[in-house]
Amino acid sequence: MRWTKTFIPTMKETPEGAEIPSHVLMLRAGLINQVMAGAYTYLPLGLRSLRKAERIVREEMDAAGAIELLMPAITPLSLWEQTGRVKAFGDVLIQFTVRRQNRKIQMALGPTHEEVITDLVSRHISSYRQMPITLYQIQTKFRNEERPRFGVLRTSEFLMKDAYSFNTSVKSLDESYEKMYAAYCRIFGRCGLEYLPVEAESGPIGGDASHEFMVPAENGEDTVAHCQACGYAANLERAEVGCRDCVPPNVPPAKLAKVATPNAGTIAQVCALLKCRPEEMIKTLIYSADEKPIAVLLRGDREANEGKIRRAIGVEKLALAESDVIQRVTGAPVGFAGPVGLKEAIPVWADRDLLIVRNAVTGANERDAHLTGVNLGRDFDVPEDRFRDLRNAAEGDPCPRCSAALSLRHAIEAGHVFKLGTKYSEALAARFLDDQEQLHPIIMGCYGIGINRIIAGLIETSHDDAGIIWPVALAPYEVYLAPLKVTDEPTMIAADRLHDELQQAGVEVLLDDRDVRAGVKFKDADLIGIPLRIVLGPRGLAEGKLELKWRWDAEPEMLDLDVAAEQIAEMIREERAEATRFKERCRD
RNA sequence: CGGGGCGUGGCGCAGUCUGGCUAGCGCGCCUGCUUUGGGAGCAGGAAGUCGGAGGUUCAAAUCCUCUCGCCCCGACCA
Repeated sequence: MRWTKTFIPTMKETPEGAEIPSHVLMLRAGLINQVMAGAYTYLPLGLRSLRKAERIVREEMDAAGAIELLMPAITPLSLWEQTGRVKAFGDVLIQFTVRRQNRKIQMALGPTHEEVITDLVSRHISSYRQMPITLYQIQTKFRNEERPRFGVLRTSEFLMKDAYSFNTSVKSLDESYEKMYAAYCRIFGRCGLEYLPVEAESGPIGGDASHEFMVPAENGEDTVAHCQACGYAANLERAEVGCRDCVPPNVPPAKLAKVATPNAGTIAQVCALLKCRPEEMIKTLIYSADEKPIAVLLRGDREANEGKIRRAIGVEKLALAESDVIQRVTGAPVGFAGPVGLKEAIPVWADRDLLIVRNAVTGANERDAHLTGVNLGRDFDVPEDRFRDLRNAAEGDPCPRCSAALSLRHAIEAGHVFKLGTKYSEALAARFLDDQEQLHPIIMGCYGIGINRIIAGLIETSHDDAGIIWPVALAPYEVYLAPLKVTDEPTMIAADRLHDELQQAGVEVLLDDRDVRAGVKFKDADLIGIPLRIVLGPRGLAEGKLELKWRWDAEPEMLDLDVAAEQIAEMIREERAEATRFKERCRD
């Protein structure tokens, strides 16, 4: 391809509003153009990379035995009503009504396709002999995100590979899941991404029923806890906190006292007023658990983990209580709750950390007052079986597997594998007959990859000040070929010939035939980040040589022009297969 | 949904507080000449409903009201 024949609008300056590297570079390199918040046009260069990621995903899905199909993006709303997900998705589900003759038809744009595919399977699969089977598609999904952001990382419309497995037993589901898990490792590996499979919020099957594939990146929206020592990795939503010594500190108990804390309703305000530290406080959260109030005690510097609380007490719905409930339960406005002297006898749960807090500061269940010198066992009590791990893991917490220190890092969720169980098959009557003529709901798994996030994740983790650094596998073109003087006939003859030879050898080459100064070409080449740069300039041409430089190398090497096409093609083939040079780039 | 920031030729910005002549600057674009290995120089040129509506005023990019769009932070952590 010739630069002047395609459409690559690069930009020297960063458009206002773009902040994170992937967004800035995708805009500047002419990969995307914003149409509105959360919706982008993929320009020719961006589309080529997107298609490459898509192709890798498709190849690995096919290799894993998954079968491709394509479902519609528009779906009947009734399907979502049957599974209760109209309510579950809320405003995220894009719904609309269209008029057809004199009927009104309610539709929704698919944010994911469990309903559509389960409905399909319920009509055509009815015997154990037809399973296991994994079906997938690569298709645009629509989600009306509360807040689209970070360029292409969170958008209202995105390209997703979604696969669904249908199995007759949990054991068979496990096998399908393992195949997808392994395929995901190959996909992210081939894309040159550093990735981390982490345990995620699990579904109804429990155990290790869900993994997210995370790309560690500063600007990721998720946080993962990772143990370098044993490899344990989990989403913060899920990460367990290992047990540490629960030996209370050997300090004499202080006298219980009430102190005035006017208008100090937050941990920070109380600490400032009483000159204490957050870890000396006990935070008392009043939750509404399936409509009944409960109290949850945490050390002042800890964050509650609602998933853990929900599981510990075994409820479906959990939300912080409304202020009138708090007023009733504690007898005080929000901000002054404490475990001592609650007005109603409600269940009290506590994070394990509470066992080592002595002489704590807590709310007094009274407006503008706190208690000091509060001690477990003397001033309040929590039944032993209500001490649980109820908080988010923090940097340095013990690993639940090996007790080494956990580290926390941000990451981009690029893929998710999930054991669904029978939620959708039961709701949509997708049943099969086993060899004993017994009817069972089909056991399902689902497996998603955000294709756009592969691209954004790669750029987020592979760029420098000058621009993107693509691996060959995802690069819009594999070779960038720059004749420095396009008005010089011998130069252009050589450039055209090399271009044609490379193309014939199956190499994707971009010939920069613009009549611009060398500096402009070099800057743009670095910006769009094509892995291999070939320069045909007066320096080398006189000696029958050209210049070759990998995007991540500092210095070029010279190559004989007459054997160049063959050697370049060979290098590109090596990089496609192993990405060895790309993966070693970090050593520099 | 709460908070903050920003809307001025294609892109990046100044001008707004303190109203005043024909709305400027850099990049890009077009023409010509020179130049030619890391975003060239000179000369000439095209291109702007100052996000939109209403209002105040002799006079509005600038002041007031409403509204739309974009970006960032937070979303009940007592």
